[in-house]
Amino acid sequence: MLSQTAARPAPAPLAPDLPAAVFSMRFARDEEIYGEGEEAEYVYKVISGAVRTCAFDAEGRRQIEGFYLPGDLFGLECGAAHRFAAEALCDTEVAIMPRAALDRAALDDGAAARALWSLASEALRQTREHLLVLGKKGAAERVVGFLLQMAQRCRGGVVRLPMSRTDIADYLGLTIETVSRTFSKLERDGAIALEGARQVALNLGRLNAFAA
Amino acid sequence: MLSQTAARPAPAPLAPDLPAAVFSMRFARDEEIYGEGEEAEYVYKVISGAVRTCAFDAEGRRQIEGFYLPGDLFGLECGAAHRFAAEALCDTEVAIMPRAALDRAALDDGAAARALWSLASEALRQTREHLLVLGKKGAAERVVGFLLQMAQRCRGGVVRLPMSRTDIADYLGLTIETVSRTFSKLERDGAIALEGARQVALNLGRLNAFAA
DNA sequence: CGAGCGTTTGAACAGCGTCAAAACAAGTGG
DNA sequence: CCACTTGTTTTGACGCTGTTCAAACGCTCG
Repeated sequence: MLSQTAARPAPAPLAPDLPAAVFSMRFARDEEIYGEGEEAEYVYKVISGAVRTCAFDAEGRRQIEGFYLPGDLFGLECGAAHRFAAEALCDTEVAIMPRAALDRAALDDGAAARALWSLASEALRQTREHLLVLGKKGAAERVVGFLLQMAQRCRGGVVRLPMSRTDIADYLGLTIETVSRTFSKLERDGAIALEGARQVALNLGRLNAFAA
Repeated sequence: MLSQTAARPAPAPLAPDLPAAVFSMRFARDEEIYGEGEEAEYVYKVISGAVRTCAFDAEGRRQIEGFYLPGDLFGLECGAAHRFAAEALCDTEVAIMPRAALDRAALDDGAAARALWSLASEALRQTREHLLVLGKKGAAERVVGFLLQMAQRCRGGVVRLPMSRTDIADYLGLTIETVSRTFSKLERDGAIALEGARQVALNLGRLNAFAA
């Protein structure tokens, strides 16, 4: 998926101890960065914008694996292929590095290999948090779990949501109607304040009461 | 949690390119191997028996993160503490290696560092599979997803389940009643044959029709 | 201003959770 | 060998929550 957009050099490294990214690219809203099952040729880091990774099951239902915000790394696989597709949530710029360069670095640089371990562990930690949220039975608990995750990453009481209700629903295993209703209910209960559909002010104290 | 059971030397390495395990231990059914939040002092490998890792939320509901069968590694964290507790599903023997030995190996051996990356990536892959199962809306889809996972790991049409219905329910975010009913329904539909509560013969062809 | 998409809200329905009890399995002691 | 106990699994009836189908509302961008 390295097509329409012009590639520019990107000096910054993806992470400490890892080689510098080779170039950067821009993607338009909803544009595919790489596809499900595609060869894992590159590793990516969000410079600006936001990204979702997702997979489709037999019935065509979509599961979103994660959201990636500026500074976040994604697309780092150990296997040969991407298990999830990656798509831009909005106009997005990403730094890109060939996977081969990482493999090479891991081979002759212990620090790089440890950095890759650390990155994989961090991804694991995040996925496990997601798992805990999906394990919850109530819709409110899941939505609150999602909001708290976002708040933690944005470090702020006011959270901008770059994703649609549909994206949130597919992240939480709910329907958009349930997500929307739950937002409304949380607002009625004073746990959040909606400042438009894509921005939420959190009342952390009261929110934790719903965290179940 | 290195208490009652006698420790014996364990020569086999936890994984290729990694130092050999230092000793082994036995745990009785439901015995805790390490606790949630406990310092991640050791890494473990199942020799015989089976293990579950789990966490409890504010309301005391339990989420099972994974099941580990003979040959599986668990408890490998990058951070300082275990995010999930580990408990023996039945009488279980595990090989144990101090985490410090791994850190040391990773520092002065590139192959070891890469092995750790590979292990973390494999854990990530498994957790993501679990995520996909939890994202499913129907109970049948989740139970079938679980059974297919187990079948893959046991490589056989007949699967022995070392875990209780409660464990399965907490793994899938369902109740034991729903799990039990779903088993019964799958059997009525000819997708599985229950040979006692803890052993199932799978009809893979028909099972995939429920995989949704 | 109007068109189109995303979001919110409403009403009816289905599926899962809850509560309760029965069936079953495994172990204990007579 | 049987009676009894304990723990797990299965089954039933009912209520609640989330899904589905449908319509109204509100942005955003031509």
